[in-house]
Amino acid sequence: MTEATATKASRRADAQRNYDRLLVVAREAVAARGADIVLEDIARDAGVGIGTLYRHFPTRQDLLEATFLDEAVELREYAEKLAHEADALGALVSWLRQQIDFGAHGRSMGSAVMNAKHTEGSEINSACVAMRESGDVLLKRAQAAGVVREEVNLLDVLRLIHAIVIANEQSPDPDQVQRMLDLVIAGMLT
Amino acid sequence: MTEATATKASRRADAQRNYDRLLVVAREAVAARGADIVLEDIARDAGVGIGTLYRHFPTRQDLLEATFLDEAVELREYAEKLAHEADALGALVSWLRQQIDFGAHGRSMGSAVMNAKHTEGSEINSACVAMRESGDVLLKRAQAAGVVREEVNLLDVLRLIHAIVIANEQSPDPDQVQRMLDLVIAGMLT
DNA sequence: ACCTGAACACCGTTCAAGT
DNA sequence: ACCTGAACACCGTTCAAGT
Repeated sequence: MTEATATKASRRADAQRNYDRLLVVAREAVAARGADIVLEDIARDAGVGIGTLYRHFPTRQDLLEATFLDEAVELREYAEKLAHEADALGALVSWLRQQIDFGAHGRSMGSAVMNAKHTEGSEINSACVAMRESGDVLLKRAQAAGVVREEVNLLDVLRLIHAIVIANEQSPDPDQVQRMLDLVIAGMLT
Repeated sequence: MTEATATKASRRADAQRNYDRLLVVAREAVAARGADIVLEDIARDAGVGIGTLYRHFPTRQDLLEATFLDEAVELREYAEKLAHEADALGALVSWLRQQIDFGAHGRSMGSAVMNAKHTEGSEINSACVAMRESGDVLLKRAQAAGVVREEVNLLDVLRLIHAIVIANEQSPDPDQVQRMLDLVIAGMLT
């Protein structure tokens, strides 16, 4: 799988290398210990000064969003693959399940994504929009098949899914997470 | 309404007064600005040293849980009142709605309660257990009336409700919150 | 038994100086 | 144009001294 990293033609080569290093380190840190990463540690492990981190990611949110970029891309690809499955409801459920698994793995990604004030036109913003669009296809198919209620809205469902992720960050009980997901899915059905 | 404050016969009068003051200030602060309260500010506004705050509330979590005590008591009373209503489902829905309203008002109370490792026998623990018990009556009634599925579990529902609260702390959109709640309720129905 | 607040530690953020 | 890291600020937490 190719890593999705922001690339600007205008960026100097060393700047791009620092950007990439920061992102790699941040991804590992977030996956291991959650969103409460220590920015100084990230900079040190990436071999750059703390000021460089701030130059590339002015806010913690910016760094977290960038960290999520890969997963947003994967989730879009996954949705596109699922769109060809015969079982429309099963496809939608699998996709939502994957959202939770990514969230659980990447810890506070749910929060990062949910609170994202994605800058218009930014790469992370495009990736999220694309992810939602392909997810919406899955929802629409399930609705067309008559198994999901027409009023159900993708943004509401995703937010609920991410809420589950956030709520289960501290002491995750996989069985309870599954039951909570089942409740939400049951709520979508006709 | 009488304020529910932890009271120990063994506690010295001045200690009790400090405890109460800290709680009053903390409640105001949490209601106004959320769970990210600055402990030193709480202590200063309560007119006590920071060490006194730590003596009474060894962890931030302890303080937040104590802050929620009043609401837990109210939620139990409300559930008991609702238990006499004819409309079993309506009663349950009203109670869940109140959980969200309290959470939205008190901000991160959802998180505080959800992650509570309530010490066995503590006042806040008893209050939460009592709240859940009277809430469970509402759920059981709705199930007995045949409108809510038998497999639905109160703890799962409450956790989902609190997840909604947490997820909507930053930029609450009342309409979306309502739709998310509606989804969960729809998921409970037979 | 309880309170105080100085002291320490940790971490986020800025910015002047350097390449 | 970008990087560095010292410097500052803020806040959490402890603990010796006091009542």
